[in-house]
Amino acid sequence: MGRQPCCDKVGLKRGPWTIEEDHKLMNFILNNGIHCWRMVPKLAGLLRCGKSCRLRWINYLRPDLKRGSFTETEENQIIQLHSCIGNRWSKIASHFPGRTDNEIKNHWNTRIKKRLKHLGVDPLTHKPIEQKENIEENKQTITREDSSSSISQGQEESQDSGLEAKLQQDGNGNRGFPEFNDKLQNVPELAGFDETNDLLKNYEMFCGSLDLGTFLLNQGTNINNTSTSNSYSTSSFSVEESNNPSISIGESIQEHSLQKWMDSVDSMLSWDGFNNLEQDLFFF
DNA sequence: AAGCTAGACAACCGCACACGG
DNA sequence: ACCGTGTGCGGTTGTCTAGCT
Repeated sequence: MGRQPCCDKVGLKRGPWTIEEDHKLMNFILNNGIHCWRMVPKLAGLLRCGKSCRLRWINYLRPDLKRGSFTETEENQIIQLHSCIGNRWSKIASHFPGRTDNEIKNHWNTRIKKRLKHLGVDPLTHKPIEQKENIEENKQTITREDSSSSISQGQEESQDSGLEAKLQQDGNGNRGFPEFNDKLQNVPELAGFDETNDLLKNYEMFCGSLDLGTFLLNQGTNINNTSTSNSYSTSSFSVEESNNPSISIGESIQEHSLQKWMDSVDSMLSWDGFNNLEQDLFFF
């Protein structure tokens, strides 16, 4: 006997959201907050399942979303984090306020993967692709190293300590990924390829030299400003909080911004308009 | 102009986890 | 401890669009 479906899918709409549906969902959430996603579509008058509403809100309608393409710095940070914690997109996204896990995942799959492959780096292991072949020859090495790059749920703590280990200084006092450093110097075809070499060095700098602790510390300001958990679920934007009379910080600004945002709802289909709003919105 | 293709991104699906009863 | 429910997450699929032929 399988698990009950999250909703009765009969009669429910699927596929792309219409403007009208977006309006309904936004209006409902802004007026009522989020208590139970399953009830949201019913109460908001939407023929969608709760899950779909949640996803739409999180990935598209949230007012604190940062739209637009990723900067090179962001890309590098994603690469760095991915090399440390793998495909845990929500964790990675938590370091980028305003970005969603879906957005980062898509960007990784469509852009960054290619960029790394082009640079001769295996996006899975973050090692030079040649090294993969060496790994094939050394099964024991694989087992050890793959366990640090392929991450399953529930292994977070051990992975994080693995990350720490990776970031520990090696015997020569160099921080980072010694295997990567060695490989970088020993790839003859890269020697005469300055551009790629430079890019690889930049990558190595990120993967090898960056102190993640410092990095995270630098991110701390943003992290602390968004929410304690830095989760985007309902904490990074809580209507309940914004409606709470006890909250005074920036309240009028929030009110003003909310109204402004609602007024601009039509222009939101063009997300450029939304980007302009982000300057004014929700510095929780 | 029409058809095709690849890339980008939105949305869905199923599983796992958290939590309350 | 067990069960049911709600939610979060990651992988996958679907859809749209720009560029090319």
